[in-house]
Amino acid sequence: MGRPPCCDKPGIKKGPWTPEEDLILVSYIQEHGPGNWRSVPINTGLLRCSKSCRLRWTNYLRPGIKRGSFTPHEEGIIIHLQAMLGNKWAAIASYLPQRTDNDIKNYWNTHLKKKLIKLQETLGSHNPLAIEAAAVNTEFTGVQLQQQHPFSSSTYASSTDNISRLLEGWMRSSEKNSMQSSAIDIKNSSDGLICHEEFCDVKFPEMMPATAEAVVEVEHNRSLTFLEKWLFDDGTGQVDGFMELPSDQLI
DNA sequence: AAATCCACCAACCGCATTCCC
DNA sequence: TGGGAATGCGGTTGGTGGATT
Repeated sequence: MGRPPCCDKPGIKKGPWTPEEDLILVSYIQEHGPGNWRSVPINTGLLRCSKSCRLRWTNYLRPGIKRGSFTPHEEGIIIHLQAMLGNKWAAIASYLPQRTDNDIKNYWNTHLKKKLIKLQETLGSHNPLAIEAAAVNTEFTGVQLQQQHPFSSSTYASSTDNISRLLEGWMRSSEKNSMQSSAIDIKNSSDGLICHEEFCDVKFPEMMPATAEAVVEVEHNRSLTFLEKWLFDDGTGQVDGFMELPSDQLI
């Protein structure tokens, strides 16, 4: 507090990253691994503050990041988790490993929030659970449609994506280690689905109620694993991101 | 064809928390 | 143990490109 922000130092560059800068950053991280961000601009000569380097890495250059439009299933996950957790984007992002918190936040602000508001107006309900339930049901319809007419998933659009791909092989090997440590926060449920520790005390309605009355009705009939079942077992049997991880990495 | 509007998203800002000396 | 520095996170802004007039 009271000190000048690190990015305000003279000579620190701002604005969009160039492919050259990306390459420098990626090369450095490939060699030293992510972390110790303060040393990154020092050792690479990048005219960026450590914060900016970290952000660039976590949001764009990190391998495994999925770009492009969100699937209806992803939307459903976000809507549900947002209703539960609020604007805890980092927490929500932890359930969608291929998406960054920034991505999710942007998508929420530009798409989902408006969608829910519209839905709220349509339904005339002020019960957030009921709204969410209706939204989720809409997403389910979307999922079902997608199953019939699957559209191709997002395409890599920028040069940074190509750079990120350079690292994918490297990440796969290093992921094993990080996955082991992060496993502390993740619990494997009996049916093989991933369940975050913090949700183990959280209970959810057995069914998503579409009306306020229904919300009250199911209030007494909540199930611990509903979220996981709904999120991960919706017929596709797939969860974006999780399912692409080798099984030996899922604890 | 030009001007304006609008949606999207990359990046920045500031506060909170964690780390380290 | 306290204080400064580093890191993490959420809110916000501004540039850009496509759509509309």
